[in-house]
This record gives sequence, structure tokens and C-alpha cells, in this order.
Amino acid sequence: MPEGHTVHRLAAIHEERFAGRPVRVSSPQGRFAQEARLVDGRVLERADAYGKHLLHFYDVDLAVHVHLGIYGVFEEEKTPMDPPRGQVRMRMVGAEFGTDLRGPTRCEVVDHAAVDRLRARLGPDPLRAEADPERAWRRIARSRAPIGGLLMDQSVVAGVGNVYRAEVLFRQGIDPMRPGRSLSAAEWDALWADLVSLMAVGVTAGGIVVVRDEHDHGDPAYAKGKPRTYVYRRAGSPCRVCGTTVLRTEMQGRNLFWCPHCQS
DNA sequence: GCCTTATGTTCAC
DNA sequence: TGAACCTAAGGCT
Repeated sequence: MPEGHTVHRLAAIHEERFAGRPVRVSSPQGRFAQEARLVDGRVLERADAYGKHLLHFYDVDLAVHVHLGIYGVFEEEKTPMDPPRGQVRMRMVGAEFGTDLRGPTRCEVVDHAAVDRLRARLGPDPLRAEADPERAWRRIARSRAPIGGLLMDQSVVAGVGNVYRAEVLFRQGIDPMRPGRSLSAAEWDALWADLVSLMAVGVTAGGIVVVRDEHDHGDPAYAKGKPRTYVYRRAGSPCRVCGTTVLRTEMQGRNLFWCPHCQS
């Protein structure tokens, strides 16, 4: 379930469980075996996340860079760990905990210069304290591209994926097709502030939760507190706020969901 | 069991 | 624009 919140959550867990002590790093599957040797047995100094990119910094000029892509998943486990099941790209084992990485789009050892280059091509990340939303606004304010596409562009905003894209635009009542430059500064400020709070909830909750209480219309399923969305993957169903049928289209190869009444 | 889908990115054409 | 990557879950039979 990898949007930015997932990766930031992982970084926090890995930092807490592994930082400050040596870890064993291996590749049961083999595809990461050569690179794993470069950091195996070294001290993991810290773990951090930039957008959807996870970094494990070691006590040398090296870091493990992981991008989960659409399938990737970490499985956290107490030691002693069970034998690897299936295709485990990277196994990292510390004193009390270990973790298995499966199906990432990227898992590589890089130096700090490469980390700097990575950061340089990412827009502000709503989950990072030092993020500067003005940097994203400068891109958006002069772009003819639809805001629905701009939000998914990691060089504009880092960490937003298909769910947060759809949900934040719904919550802000913004038509995904509107050109970036048609947004007002006030609309952008509100959108950014909403991303910051929504994604922070995602990190603590361990999942995407965006439905606001004032839109609870007494649906028992909602009362149970199940994680749910307003429009994502709800095409053909009535909008939770106005009842209009939620629509779906494709934008840049990804499914886009929106309510034509609330977002016009 | 088989088929579809997926919260993502990169590369080839 | 489309394929490839590569894994898991859910719906269907």
C-alpha cells in the first residue's frame, strides 16, 4: 500500500528498531546479493523517507535506497526470523527485529551524492517538516497541465499517489481537470494543508483515512471506523456527500475518480 | 484455481 | 503510448 505515508511509517519503524547497531543484510532471492555485501554487518545510522523513497543510511558513505513501486512490501518480524518465504529481495536482521522486502521496483546501494541527486528531483514532501509548498506552487501556478496530473508528478509534490490525489481534490472541491494555473493561491494553500494533515494521519493510522465526521450520514459501516475514501475506487456509486454518481476516467494511464457535482 | 486489479516508475518505440 | 517489472489480494468460477 505504498504512498508516501507507508514509506514514512517504515522509515520510523526501521529507525527505531535498527538504528545505532550493526545489522545483517542479505538477499535470499539473490538479486540484491552483491550490493548487500557492501553494507552487511555495518551499523545502520538512520532511516529516512523522501516522498516514496526509503533510505537506510550506514556508517559509511553508503545508503540502501528502496522504492516499493506498486507491489513492494516490507514484512516486519521478531527475531529469530522464520526462513524466507517466496522471493525476498532483501532481509535485514537486527538484535530484536528483522524485516523482509519483497517485490520492490528498486532496491540498490547508493552513495550520498546519489541521495542528493534523488532529493534534488523531488518536489516538497507534505510529510517533511522542512517542506516548502511555495516550490510546488511556483510550478502549479504557471502550468497548463491538469491539477490531477500535477499532484501525481513527484517533481511537483513528493509522496502523493493515486488515492491521496483523488481524495484531496474531492475534499477541496477541485475539479481534477482544472489547469494548475487556474487555481488560486488560497486554493493551493488549503490543498497543501489538507495533504499535510491527511498524510500525517496515514502515517499514524497505518493506512489512508480521509472521511471527515461532518460527512458521516449515519452509515453504520462508517460508524465502525473502517478506513474509507470518498471517491477512490467508487466509480458508479453515489457520492457520500451529494449522492451524484462518482465518475472514473483515465489520466496518464492511471484511474482517476471524482464527483462531478462536488468538484466543479 | 483462474482472472483481474493495484496506493508506481522507467524505458522503448 | 504501451510494455515491463513482479507480488498479493479479491472476485469469480
